Amino acid sequence: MNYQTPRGTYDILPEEISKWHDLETVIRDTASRYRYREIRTPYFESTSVFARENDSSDMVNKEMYSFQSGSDSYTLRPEGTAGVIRAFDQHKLYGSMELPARFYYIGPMFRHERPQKGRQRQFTQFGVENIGVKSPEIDAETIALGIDIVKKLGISSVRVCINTLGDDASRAAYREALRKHFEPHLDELCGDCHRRFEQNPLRILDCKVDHDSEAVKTAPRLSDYLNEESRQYFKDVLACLDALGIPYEVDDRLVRGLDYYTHTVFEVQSTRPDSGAQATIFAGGRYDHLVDYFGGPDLSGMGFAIGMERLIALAEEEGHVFAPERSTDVYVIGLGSVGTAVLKTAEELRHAGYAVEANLHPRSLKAQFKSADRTGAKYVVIIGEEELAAGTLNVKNSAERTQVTVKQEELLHTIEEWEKQ
RNA sequence: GCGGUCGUGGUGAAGUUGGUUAACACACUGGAUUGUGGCUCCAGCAUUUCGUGGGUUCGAGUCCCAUCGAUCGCCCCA
Repeated sequence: MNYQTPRGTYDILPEEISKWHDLETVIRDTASRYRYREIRTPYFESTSVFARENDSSDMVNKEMYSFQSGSDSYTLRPEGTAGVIRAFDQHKLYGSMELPARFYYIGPMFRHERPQKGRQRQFTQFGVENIGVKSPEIDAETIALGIDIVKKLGISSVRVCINTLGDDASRAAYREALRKHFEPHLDELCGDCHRRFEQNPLRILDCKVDHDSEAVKTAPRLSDYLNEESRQYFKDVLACLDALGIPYEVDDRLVRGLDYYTHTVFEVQSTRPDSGAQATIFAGGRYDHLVDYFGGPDLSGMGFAIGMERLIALAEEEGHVFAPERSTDVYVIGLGSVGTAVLKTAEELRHAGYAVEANLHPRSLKAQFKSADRTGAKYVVIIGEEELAAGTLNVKNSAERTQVTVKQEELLHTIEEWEKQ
């Protein structure tokens, strides 16, 4: 029997975990400076939390890990926003939190897709959601937060694509226009687009299969159906980005994968040629009706999600060096019959704050020193039978290769002195 | 979900038109050197074994089929 991780999943081994710790620190620090607070929601929810009516996205329609438990259907979360909004409403946080309520999350998401570089079935997202205030300034600030993190990781080859979907009235008018336009061309479109035609005709526009078809090319433009209010809102968002010095490209084909978006939508992509087919680093937008959908008041929200695996891969491709994990300060060696002296000495040093490894089984001196080498310990404490009897021990500075014999009670002091140099 | 490429020890890998003992290097373990490591030298280290399961053959790591996984492109998306 051959045991291995399921397709599209992977282990993060100790060798690589320091990257994740470092990245999480950068993320938490940045989120905190924007005054976002962490929220942790379950990894699975009732299927109905994700499978909302009229959602045409592949993610919801064919990529969810759902399972039955008794008569209930649950789904491993494919994205973070729905759970956050559900929690916001469930705990009536609109009554107790200052608005906009700002949340962030870090954790695994699950989608049943064909794995590829930058696309796995269990992957990690960092996301933010702010709820309760709708303004161009907030939209711009949200994008700025994501850009901040990307910049801190030394990722410079990025493109910000942005668009507006307008408000309900604009979208309703546009949707009608699209239906009218595509109806006579239905047989020219792909199967997915037939579903989109029913559920959300806007998504036909960014369909890759039908991208070059005449029907798509001649489709009416959303910008022609935006009412004055939506148009002005978008202009203001762009002005805010200009003020923050964030370059962007307006892409009126950008409609995003989830159907709950309204007004601002954006996508930040890597422009590196080696980033593969999965170039999107983070993406999100504004949603006017999600809070209300889950039973809360009529509040608008805005957020985005970053794919952390992609972030790490890109940072490394651009030469970013993540902070290494803590190394060993002291290695304790025992020679001959020294009883529990090694064990006890190591504990004392740890309680004093040092990272200590100790040789806890009998082996040759050479093997012990080799082991000490491999850990990269700055100091080696050698406890020998004779010294132990005399109440002393040896301390060696690995780099200097100098060794002194000190009284047991002076060990800490000696190492502290060396540390100061 | 569709198409292409790939899969040999702990690691990087060699392996000729199928032919007998699966190179080489690194790492690791032991010894030279049983109380002082990083250099050097010596030895060991895949053995019903070449992702897994079948098949062809006198003979398969090499050929065929299936399957699992990785990877690239499509689709989708973070």
